[in-house]
Amino acid sequence: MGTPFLHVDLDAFYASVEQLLNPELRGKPVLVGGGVVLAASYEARAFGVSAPMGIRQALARCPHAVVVSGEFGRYLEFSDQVMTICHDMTPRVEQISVDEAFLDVSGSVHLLGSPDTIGNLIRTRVREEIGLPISVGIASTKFLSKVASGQAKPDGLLHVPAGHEVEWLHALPVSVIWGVGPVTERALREAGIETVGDLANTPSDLLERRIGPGAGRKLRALAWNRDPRHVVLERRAGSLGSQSALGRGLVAEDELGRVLLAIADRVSARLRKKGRAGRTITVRVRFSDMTSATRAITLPMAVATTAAIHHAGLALLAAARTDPTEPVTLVGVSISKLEQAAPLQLELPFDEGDPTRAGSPAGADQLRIDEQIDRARARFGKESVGRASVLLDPRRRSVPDEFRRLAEKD
DNA sequence: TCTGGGGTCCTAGGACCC
DNA sequence: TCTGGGGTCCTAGGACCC
Repeated sequence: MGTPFLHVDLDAFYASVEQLLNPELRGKPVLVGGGVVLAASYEARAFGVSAPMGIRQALARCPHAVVVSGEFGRYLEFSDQVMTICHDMTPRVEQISVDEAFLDVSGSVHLLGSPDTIGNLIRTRVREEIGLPISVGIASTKFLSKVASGQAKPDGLLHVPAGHEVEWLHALPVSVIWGVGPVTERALREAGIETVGDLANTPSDLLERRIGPGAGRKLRALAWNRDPRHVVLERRAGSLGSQSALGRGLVAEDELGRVLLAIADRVSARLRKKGRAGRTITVRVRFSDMTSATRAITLPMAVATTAAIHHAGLALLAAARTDPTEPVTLVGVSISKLEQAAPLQLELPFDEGDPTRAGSPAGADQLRIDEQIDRARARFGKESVGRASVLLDPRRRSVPDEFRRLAEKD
């Protein structure tokens, strides 16, 4: 097998952009975020700071860090510029977040040179034309290229030589594997499994007893570098949601209802913008002790209006709160089983009194109201039209709305 | 004054059908 | 009276990723 996969990953992306835009920040520990650290520069990481850490804890570890709230619109611009450079190398680019992408360069080597040449070209161009550090991993599978870019950081390139993949991988800790988080890592350590090599050589029955048959088989395959995945050029989102943290928490039903309405409004606007509608509505609530509960309902027909999502959400919210005196510290709404929304579909699923039930013309009215609001917001700005009761207290928002736009990016 | 906001995937049990 | 096996859909929870 050759080495067609590159994984490119911008280093400490938001913090690096801040240092690029503001030379005074270069060489200094920089934290981007508000209540929590969204990104920490490598100078800050040297003090044990990492995302997502509470900003107070981060400042306790690194008191001289500079905290900036972030210019999220700019991050998207830089991200697009980097992706444009990637597309100059091959059309086969799979962007997986604002700051990283997989490239399949198997069709480009005859034009541009070896994968190493292409990787170095990307690094040089991103450095010289944009001014940002980026790391590149090169390997025979997607999985391994991502591990390699992680090992190359910061600001490096690492090519895992063909034929030596397994040997190289087996020396690394299990935590490098995509899918091994804190819980799995602890479970593995308790079984004496610390390196990928340990994992690869653990009998499958023992492994599957520890972490379950599905995860066991998956990790075993990756530990032997068996990763069948290809670069996926376009993928459709399977769900779409929004959530809001509520500080120390809310108890009053009417206050929670207003928060829910604001979230339903945001979700439905994004759905309509994408021309999609969904059948399953899920509400998640989190309590002060960080436990959470979810309740879901699947409707007979896809919906996309604020009223429908809000209506179903209220019932789900009530069902999720088994103890109504327990403060709710987060409310989230997600919609899944998404379908392409023919205009007619959006209008059908409503019923007077119950906008989630199929039937009557009330839904068409709701849709027209939503679309007028969409148009007014497009023309006069997001804050121009609110449902008066829904606006969240800005003091309670721990992350700027701009960050939502960044996270929403497809 | 602990812990954001956007997602994906997996598991497990129950309902229901053939 | 007791009772199969496979498939699909739904719900709830949880781990994980950026």
